[in-house]
Amino acid sequence: MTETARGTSHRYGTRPTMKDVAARAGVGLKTVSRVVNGEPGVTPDTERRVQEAITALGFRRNDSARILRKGRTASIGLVLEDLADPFYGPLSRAVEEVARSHGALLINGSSAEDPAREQELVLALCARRVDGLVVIPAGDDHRYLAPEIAAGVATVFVDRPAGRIDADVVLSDNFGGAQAAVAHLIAHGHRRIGFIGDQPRIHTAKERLRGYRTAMADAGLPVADSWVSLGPTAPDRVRAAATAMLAAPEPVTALFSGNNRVTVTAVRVLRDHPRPVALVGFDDFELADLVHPAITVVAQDSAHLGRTAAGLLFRRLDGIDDPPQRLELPTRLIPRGSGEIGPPEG
Amino acid sequence: MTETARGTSHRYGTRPTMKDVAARAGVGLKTVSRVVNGEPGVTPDTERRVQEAITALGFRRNDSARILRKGRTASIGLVLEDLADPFYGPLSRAVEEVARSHGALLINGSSAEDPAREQELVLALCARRVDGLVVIPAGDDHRYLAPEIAAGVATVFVDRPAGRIDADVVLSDNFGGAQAAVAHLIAHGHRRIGFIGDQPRIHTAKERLRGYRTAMADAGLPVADSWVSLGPTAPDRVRAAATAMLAAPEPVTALFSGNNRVTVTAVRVLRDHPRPVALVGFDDFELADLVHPAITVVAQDSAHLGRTAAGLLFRRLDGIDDPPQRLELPTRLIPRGSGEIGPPEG
DNA sequence: CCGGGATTTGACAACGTTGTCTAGGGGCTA
DNA sequence: TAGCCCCTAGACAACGTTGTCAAATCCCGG
Repeated sequence: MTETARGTSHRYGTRPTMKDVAARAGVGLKTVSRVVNGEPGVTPDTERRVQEAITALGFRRNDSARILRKGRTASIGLVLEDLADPFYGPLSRAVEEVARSHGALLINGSSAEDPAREQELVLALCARRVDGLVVIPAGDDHRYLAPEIAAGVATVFVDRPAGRIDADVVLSDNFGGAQAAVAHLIAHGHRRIGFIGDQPRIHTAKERLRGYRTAMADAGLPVADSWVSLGPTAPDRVRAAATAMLAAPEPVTALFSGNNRVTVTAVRVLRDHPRPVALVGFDDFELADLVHPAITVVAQDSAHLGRTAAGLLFRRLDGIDDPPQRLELPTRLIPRGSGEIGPPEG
Repeated sequence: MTETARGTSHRYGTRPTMKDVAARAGVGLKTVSRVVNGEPGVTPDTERRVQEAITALGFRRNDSARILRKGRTASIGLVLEDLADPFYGPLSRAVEEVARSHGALLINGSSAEDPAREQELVLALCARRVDGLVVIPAGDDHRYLAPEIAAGVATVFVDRPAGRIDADVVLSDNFGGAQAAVAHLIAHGHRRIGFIGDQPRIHTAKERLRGYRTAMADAGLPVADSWVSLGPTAPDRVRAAATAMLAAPEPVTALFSGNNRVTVTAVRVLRDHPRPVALVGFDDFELADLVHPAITVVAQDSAHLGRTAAGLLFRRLDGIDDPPQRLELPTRLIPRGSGEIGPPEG
């Protein structure tokens, strides 16, 4: 470490503390603290001297120490699958806005859909003593969180419920949305409808599958095994699944895609397909109205999910202590054309 | 605070400390510290006793205290415009991945393009003593950061340069990309080309405008005042600007849109326009290949920007101390059709 | 000019951890 | 068996802040 001054009279890499400010202003440590925090009981003159010392030294309060002393970090953690996913961006932003309005910062982590990584992140955040957690779970066993919750870390799960633990959760109506989507296709005359969804261990995928099956059953329609394909949302897998369904001897005449990533790939496959095939996708996405045909979707408002979850979290932090809640937000079917295509032979 | 035990033998909201663990295990405080941190010099037998006490009490190290003691927070801050913007999601994720590979967490904040809010966020992060900062500046004066940088907060600016301060910066080749985009339109026969961009105080908007003007000048083409419109990217504003350019007595026959938000609105306007109008957009976006016509874009790799910036940041944190760098990443023109439309009369 | 209450100020401990330093015990060598 | 060294273990201070409390100072009316 060099002794060279750099802008201030302090060693590079060493920040002045309240003690330094106090010495320079010729006052006590606590007085500096009072000035910094705008506490009452300081003469205008003293305050001015302290302020001068603060600017002269470039002092900035060390919040690490403050946090240690006060026991509150004024920060919350958000663990989600992938910040780069257009579904989670708005959710994340919404959580951030709520946090901001409560004076808290947001620490963010992507689990990459890996339960081990989720746990690692969550526990790292707990070690930082975040005041609360918003978690989009990747795993399905959250018992590891029980001691943390018991110790006072408010936790709200979003988009998918917690596993093997009783906690607040905010969900979309995945079942109802899927059911509506498939009913919509059935109403337009389809009888052979394929479903391409996410990995079956993911709650939303299961619920949407259930909605699909229920809608089919309600209409008295059978579901062939080959019409359902669950797995990773990687384009290759989805493309293969869609192609297979379309090439079968009794091909599906409509597709229900289980999330935005699947939908995008499905649109690409259908564009290159000779026959028109109807499509309804779960999740809205930008430009869904501009592709041809415009894509009919079941929209869920991810920002709303985030806002609701964060709101619930801060209610908890304010000490509201009712039993864990389960909130379910409605979805909305937005007909745009791709779902209104009838089956080939009428 | 209730005295009721909840899962452990501790008061709700009070976490056990190393002292508690030490007492329970019948060892000294420092021994617990050693076990927790995997330091050598502990008998297997002692270690086992400590581990037992840790599990029994549900102890988790308090990183706030650790941070205070060690002086490093193992976290970096990222301040950007809007986490919900599809351009920043991947950037953010890339920064996070690099941080993760260095064992650091990411604290995230959206400035909403408001300089005051940017400063507020940045200084809050400095108060938390983040080890480093990645900033997508909203303002154009960052002298307020000088004391922080001098005090050792590594800082890298991304997407736009810092104002009135000498610091590392990672940019896209906005000028070159814009120039290529407009040259592409000119090569397809256009002479009256409109430019709709972001607010002129934003660096990228200025650079793209400069690229536009240069390309026009290089081709010996005049630029009418009414062909250039800079301002907020709100759909209404963009729609009005585009409509005006298309309705003028000598209407533009092609549009160059200054970023992805502008492009999306432009596509909507052009879809409803009677004559075909060419379009090239700055920034690639999902489904750009699926709308009709497919949108020709100048792509910049936002994840690459993020990765590069974070990489540079951690080089700084590792003590590399060369003078501030300015890195410029190339952009790529992706012709897809919308830019290849010729002007109406040949 | 003095008593008394209000106001300003500072000394000190505490938050929970880690770095330093020293004590004690065990094993090895001469 | 004495002497040495190494290894384990713990006492203690320190990180920079805030809460508590007591001391010092001020202002006012009598």
